[in-house]
Amino acid sequence: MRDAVRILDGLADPVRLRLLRLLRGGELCVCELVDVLRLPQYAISRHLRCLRTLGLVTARRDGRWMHYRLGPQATGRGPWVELLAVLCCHLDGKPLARRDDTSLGRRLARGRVGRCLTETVNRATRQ
Amino acid sequence: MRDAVRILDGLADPVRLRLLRLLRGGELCVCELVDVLRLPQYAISRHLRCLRTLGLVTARRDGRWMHYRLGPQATGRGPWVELLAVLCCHLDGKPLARRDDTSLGRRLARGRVGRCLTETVNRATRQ
DNA sequence: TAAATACATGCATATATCTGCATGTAATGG
DNA sequence: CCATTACATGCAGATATATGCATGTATTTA
Repeated sequence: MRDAVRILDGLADPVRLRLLRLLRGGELCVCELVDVLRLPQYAISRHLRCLRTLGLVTARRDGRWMHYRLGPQATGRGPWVELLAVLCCHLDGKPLARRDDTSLGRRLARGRVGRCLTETVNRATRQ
Repeated sequence: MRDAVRILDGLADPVRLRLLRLLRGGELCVCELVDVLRLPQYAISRHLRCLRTLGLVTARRDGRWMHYRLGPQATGRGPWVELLAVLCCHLDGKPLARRDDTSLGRRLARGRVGRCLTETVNRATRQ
C-alpha cells in the first residue's frame, strides 16, 4: 500500500512523467534532459533523484556524465511497468509529449554526448 | 498531461486507494465506508470529495444517505480504468486490502443501510 | 417540532513539497 | 594547476496539502 502510494506520488508530476517517457527511448544524460525539457539543471537533477529513490530510474557514471535509464521498478514485469505503460500510452498523443520527442530527436542528432552547456541553459531559463 | 498528474495525485493516498478499491465492489454510503476504514467521518467525506472532483466517483442522494460509486473516469474504457485495474490487482493481495474486504463483508452482513452511528465512530477515533 | 442521524465544510494549524539561488563535488581539458 | 563542464545538494522562502475540531445543512424519526 505504502509502496503504491509512494510510486503514484512520484509519478504525479509533469516533469517526472516527461523524464520517464523520454527514458523509455533509452539511456540519456542529465544535460540532454535539460536541453529537451528546458528547465534548470538543478530541477532535473532533483526530479531524477526522486525517481531514483523509487527505483524507477538508475544512474551510471561515465566520466563527468551521469547516464540515466529506467530502473528495476520500470523494467521487467512488475505492476509499475504496466502502470507506466498505460500512462505513456495515454501521454504519447499529447502535444507536450510530441514536442519532447522531436526536441530529443534534434538533440541526439546534434551528436551524442556533445557540449551540453548546462550553465548557459540555466542562465537562459532564469530570464 | 495535467489531467494525468491530477489523477495520479488523487490516487496517491492510502485512504483514497482503499475507498476506490471498496467501491469496485459496488455502491456504498459514507457511513459504511467510515465503518470499514475506521477513520473520522469528515476525513472520508473529504477524500470522497477529492475523488469526485476527479470524476473517479459519483454520488447519489437517497434520503439522508449519500451513495458513492465509481465515476465516469473509473468505469468504461479510459486509461484511468486500466490504471486502476493494475493498481487494484497489485493491492488485492495486501493485508490491509484483505482486512478492508472482510470488514466490508461483515458490515454488509449486518444489514444494508442500517444504523450507522457515525458520531459514535467519530468519538471513538478521537481517543 | 425537537432530537437524532448522515453527511459536508469552514477554519486554523501542522506538515510536506516545490522553487530558486547559491554553492558544492567530481571529472576533464588547457 | 586552473578553468571549465557536468551534475548534485544545502538552505530559505513560498505554496500546497493534510489534519483535527467545530459546526453547518438536510433528512428522518419520535
